[in-house]
Amino acid sequence: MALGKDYLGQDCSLSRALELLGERWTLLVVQNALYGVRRFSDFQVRLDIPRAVLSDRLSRLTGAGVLEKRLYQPSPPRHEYLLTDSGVELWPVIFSLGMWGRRHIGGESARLFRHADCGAKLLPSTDCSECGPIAPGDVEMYPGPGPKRDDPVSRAMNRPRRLLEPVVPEPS
Amino acid sequence: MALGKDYLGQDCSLSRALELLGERWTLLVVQNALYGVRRFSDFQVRLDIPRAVLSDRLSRLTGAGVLEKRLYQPSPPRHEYLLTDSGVELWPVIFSLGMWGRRHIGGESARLFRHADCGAKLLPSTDCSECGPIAPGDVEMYPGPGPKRDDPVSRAMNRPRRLLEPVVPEPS
DNA sequence: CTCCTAGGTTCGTTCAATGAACTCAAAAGA
DNA sequence: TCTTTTGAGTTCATTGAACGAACCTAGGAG
Repeated sequence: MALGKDYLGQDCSLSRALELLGERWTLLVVQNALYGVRRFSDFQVRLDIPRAVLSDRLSRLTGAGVLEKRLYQPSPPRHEYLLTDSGVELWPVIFSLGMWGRRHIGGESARLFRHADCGAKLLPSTDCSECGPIAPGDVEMYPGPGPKRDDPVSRAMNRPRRLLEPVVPEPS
Repeated sequence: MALGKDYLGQDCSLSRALELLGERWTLLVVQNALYGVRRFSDFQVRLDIPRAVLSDRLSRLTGAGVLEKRLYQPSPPRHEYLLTDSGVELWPVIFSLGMWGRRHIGGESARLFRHADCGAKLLPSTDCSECGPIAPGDVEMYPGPGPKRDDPVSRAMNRPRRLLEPVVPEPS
């Protein structure tokens, strides 16, 4: 399948996540699920999405364990799609992308978010497990155990380095 | 443009962000830019992406102010693509999606991340500006000033409510 | 007996992704 | 001087996914 949804040859978990979530409509389906939408026809009404595409996305997400399809009424048989724990963990993705759109593309938001306990506003962030929130410039990348691409650019990237530090490939 | 990259009729900033970032390859281009890749041919080598698509993605990202195209050498004229501040702010998106892929899709990571100052590991999170990191279940959504869709499901969603709370549309 | 609803599937049309080939300008090599 | 290489693209025919309108099915409801 040369054309389409796979990113064969990519060596990062982002590309693997995008093979599932990077298709058109998929993240909006997950977003609506986080917002409480559960039924086929409710997704369809909210999203104005072709039924065939919605059907495909729901079954792919179900197959990947992001959603769970459950019978909520035996007769007539009716189903709902619930987020699994793995699906709920997509919240930081949905939230950070939405916040970025609000800050950098503009338009007014139809929905805002706050901490239910105290009412204060929310921010997407990357936290150090010891020090709390940190900036991208304080992130260091280093090689993990996984397979790596073997080209000059990737080799130059496989030394421990700060985020944003320019890659300087050695001429082969 | 009925087919393609627009999500016309969607009312959230996520859909606006996805019109730019949701196309195939776009987030992987941003990822590589965060990792330090700057030149057309270096992106091409890393990504195995058709040149025409890479050209399109780079100019769309440049047009949207995520990247900046800069001459770094006058003769022969050579350009590089640098992330703007707005582009750097996509780091939480890239990181949270990558972490999700690592946790839930699996495979070994080619690259890992740590806090440069202390070496501890990083976590994607949603922080309350007052209380620190919070769980999705503690997020409350409430209507903002932006335009809203007018269908039974969207109307039911426009009351203040917790994330994940089931939407129960009133029969029209 | 007919209509309606939830939850899909089928199918012809359209448009974006693909990859191979081509372009162009400057520099380096022979 | 002629040829090749390199960076950075553009052009073009092919393919497969998204679109949307129509169709299907099973179980109530009127």
